[in-house]
Amino acid sequence: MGNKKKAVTIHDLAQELNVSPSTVSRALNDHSSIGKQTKNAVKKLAKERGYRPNTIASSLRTNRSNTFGIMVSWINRPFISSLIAGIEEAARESGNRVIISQSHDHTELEKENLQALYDSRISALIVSLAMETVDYSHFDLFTRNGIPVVFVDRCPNRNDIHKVHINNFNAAFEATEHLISQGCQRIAHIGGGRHQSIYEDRRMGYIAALKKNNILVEEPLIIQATSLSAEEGMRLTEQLLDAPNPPDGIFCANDTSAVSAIRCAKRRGIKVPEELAVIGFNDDPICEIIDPPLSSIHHPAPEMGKAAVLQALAILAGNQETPSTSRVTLDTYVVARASSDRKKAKASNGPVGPVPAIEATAEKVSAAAGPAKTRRRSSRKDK
Amino acid sequence: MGNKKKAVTIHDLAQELNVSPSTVSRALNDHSSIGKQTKNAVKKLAKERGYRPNTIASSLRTNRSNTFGIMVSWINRPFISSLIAGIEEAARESGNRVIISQSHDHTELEKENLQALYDSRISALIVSLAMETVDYSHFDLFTRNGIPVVFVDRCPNRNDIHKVHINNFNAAFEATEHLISQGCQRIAHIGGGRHQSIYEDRRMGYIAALKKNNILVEEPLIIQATSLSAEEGMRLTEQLLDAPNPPDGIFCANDTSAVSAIRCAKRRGIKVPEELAVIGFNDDPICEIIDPPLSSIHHPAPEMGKAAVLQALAILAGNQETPSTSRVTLDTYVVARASSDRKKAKASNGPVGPVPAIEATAEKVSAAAGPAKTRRRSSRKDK
DNA sequence: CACCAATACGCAATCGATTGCATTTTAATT
DNA sequence: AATTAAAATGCAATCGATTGCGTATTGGTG
Repeated sequence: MGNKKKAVTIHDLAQELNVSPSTVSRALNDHSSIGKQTKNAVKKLAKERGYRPNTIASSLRTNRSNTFGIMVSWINRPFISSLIAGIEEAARESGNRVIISQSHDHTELEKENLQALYDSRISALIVSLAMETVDYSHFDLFTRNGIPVVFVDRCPNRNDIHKVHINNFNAAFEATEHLISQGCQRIAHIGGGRHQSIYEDRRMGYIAALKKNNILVEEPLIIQATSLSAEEGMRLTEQLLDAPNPPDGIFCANDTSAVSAIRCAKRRGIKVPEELAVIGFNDDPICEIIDPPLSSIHHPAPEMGKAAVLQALAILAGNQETPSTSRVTLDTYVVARASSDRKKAKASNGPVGPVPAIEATAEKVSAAAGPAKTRRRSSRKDK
Repeated sequence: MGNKKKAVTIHDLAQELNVSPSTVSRALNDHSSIGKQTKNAVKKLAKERGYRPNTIASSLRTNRSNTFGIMVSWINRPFISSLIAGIEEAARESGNRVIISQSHDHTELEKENLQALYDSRISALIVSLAMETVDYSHFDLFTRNGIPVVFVDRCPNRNDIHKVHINNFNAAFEATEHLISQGCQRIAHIGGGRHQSIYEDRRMGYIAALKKNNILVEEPLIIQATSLSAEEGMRLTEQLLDAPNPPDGIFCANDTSAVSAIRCAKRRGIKVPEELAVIGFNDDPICEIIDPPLSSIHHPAPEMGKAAVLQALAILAGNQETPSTSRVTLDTYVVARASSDRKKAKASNGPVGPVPAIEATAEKVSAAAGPAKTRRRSSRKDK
C-alpha cells in the first residue's frame, strides 16, 4: 500500500553495479562507447528495479522538453477535437507529450496562455488562431527563440510561416459549383470574418465560381458573420429569406450556421433542397443527423493534426536555421447529401418517405484537381 | 529577427544587481525574509530583462511539476471534449498545465500511455476509464507514489477511490419514469457493458423505475451493447423492433445510439414519439439537431472537469496522507424534447408543420431530488 | 614482450532554481 | 557605546541526467 519509496535513479543503479552514473546513462541511451555486457547488465537491473528516467532532469540538462504545445480556440468543437486527437496520436508516436490550451477565440487569452506555454519550454507550438486575432506579433516570442510554430487551419495571412491547411479557395469554389450544378441560380454566402484568411479565401472561391458560371455576384447575398454560431446563422438566414428576392441556395462557411439555415428554412415552410439548397463546411457529425442531411466540405481534421506534428518534427530535425516557411496543403472534397440534392429531390417528391439507411445517406464528390467523380461515402465511425 | 539569445536566468539578474541568486529567487517568490526594496528592485529588473522562470529547473528541484495528466478514451467525443475543456480551464486558473492522452478505449493503450504520464512526473491524474478496462491495478503506480488519481464519469467499481460522477441510477430512473409519464408501457433499454458501473447503474435505475411503476421487467427488452456506436445502435434497434411484441419506448445509455434508434424507427415508418418514444443520455449537441429532437439526460461535462481539478487540488493541499476516498456527485436533469413528447405529439398530429424556433425546442425537467419541475431550456451556445 | 590503438569507463561540470543553515547588517535596548 | 534580537542576505548543496574530456583496460601486432 503506502510504500512511497523514493524513485530509482541512475545513481542507485550505478552504485549497485559498481559503475559510474555516466556509464548507466550512456548504457540506457545505447551510447556506442559502452560495452555490450555492461549495457545488458544495466538494462536488466533497470528493469528489475523499475527504473524510470526523470524526464524533468533530462529536459533541464538537454534543454529539450519533448513537449508540444497546442493553442486552439475551443477544445470542444468537432473540428478542433478531431484535430487534437490527430496531434496527440502523432506526437505520442514520436515520443512527445502534448499540452493544450484554449484561447476561447479571444486574442487576450491567446496571448496569456501562449506565455504559459512558452514558460513550459515547449519544443514546438501548433496553433489554430483565435477568431479575433489579426496581429501575430505574440508568436514572435517563439520563432525568435528557435521554437517552431506551425499554424493549422486558421493561419496568419502571410507567407513567412509554417502552415498546414486546406485549399479554402478551391473547396469553396467546388461547394459553390456543386450548388450551381444542382440548378441554383441565386446563391448566398454566409462567411466568417474577412480578416481570417480561411474565410476570405472561401468567399473568394465562392465569387470565382459564380463568375466562372456567369452568375451575377450580388453583394446583398454575401454576408459576413462574426461568430458563425447557431444563433447568428439563424438570424442571418432570416435576413436573407426576408429579402425581396431571396436566394435558392446558401453556401455557409461552417456547418453550425448551415444547420441553422436549414432549420430556419423549415420553420418558414421553405423546402430544402427544392426551394433552398444548403451546403456547409467541415463535415461535422451533425451533417448526417440533420434532416435533410447536410452537404458539406470534408475537412481532414486528424490528418491535419498529424501533418502539423510532422512539420514540427521536420523543423526540429533540421537543427540549422529553420527555414522560414513551409506549407502542407491537404485535400478536401464535397460530401453531397440531401440538403443540396435538388435533382433527386424533384424526382421523388412524394410525402416524407422512409429514411434511407445510414450507409446510403451520402455521396462523395471528389474535390481534388480533375473532374469531379462521385463515389459512395462510407459511414462515419463513432468516435 | 534571429537574435536567439540565451534566456535570462536568476543568475543574470543576481549579477546585475550584485546580490546572490538565492536573494533573487526569494524576492521573486515573495519570501518574507527579503527586504522590500530588494524585492522591488529584483522584480523591476526581472520585468525589464524579460525574465521568465525555468519551470523545468523549478520542477526538478521542488519535485512538483504543476502538471495534471488526463487520460480519456477519445478526445473527439462531445462529452469528453467538454470535460477536457472544463479541466483545462480550472487547471490553468490554478496555475497548472494539462497534458492529455487517449486510450482509444483499449486497456493496453491506457496502460502504455499511463506509464508515459507517470514518466512526465504529473502532479495529479484525472481519468475516465477505457470501455474495456475492468482491472485497475495499473493505477496503483500513481496512488502508491502519492500522486492523486481522480476518476471522472467512468470510474472503477470500488469505494476506495476519488471520483467525480453523476448519480447514474437516479438519472436513469428519471429518464425511464419520464417515458412512463408519457404513457409508454413497454420500455426497452440499450445499455453499455455491465462491467462499467455507469452502465450497470443506469440499467438498475431503469429496472427500478419499471418496478416502482408496476411494469413487468422483460429481459428481452434489456440489451447490452459493447460500443454504443451508431452502427450498433442501429442494429440493436432493428432487433428490438423485429421482435413479435416491440417496445413503445427506448431508453438508450448514450445519445449516439439513441439517434440511431430514431433513425431506425423512421426508416421503418414508425412514428417517433407516437409509436416509439426515445430518450438518450449525455445531451450531446446532436440532440437538438435530430428530427425529432432527442430527449436526453443533461450531463454537466465542463463542471465535472472543474470538480475533478478541485478534488485533485484539495488532495494535493492536504499534504498528509491522502484520504483514500472522496466523491463529488453532480446533478443531472432530464431534457424533455419531442422524441419523447407523446402528449403534445398526439394533440397536434397534422402534417409536418413548420419547425419551432431553436429556443422553443426543449424543456428542462428537473432531475434533482424533489418533484420534477418543468422549465424552459435556454438555447445551446455554439461552442 | 613491448607498443599502439581501439574500446570502455569515470570525473566533474552543467542545466536553473530552491532551501537549510550560516553570516552579515540593521535596529532596538540598556 | 555595548549588547542583542531581528531582519536581510549569502553559501553551498541539491534535484537527476547528460556530456566533454581524460584515463584505464583490452586486444592485436611486430
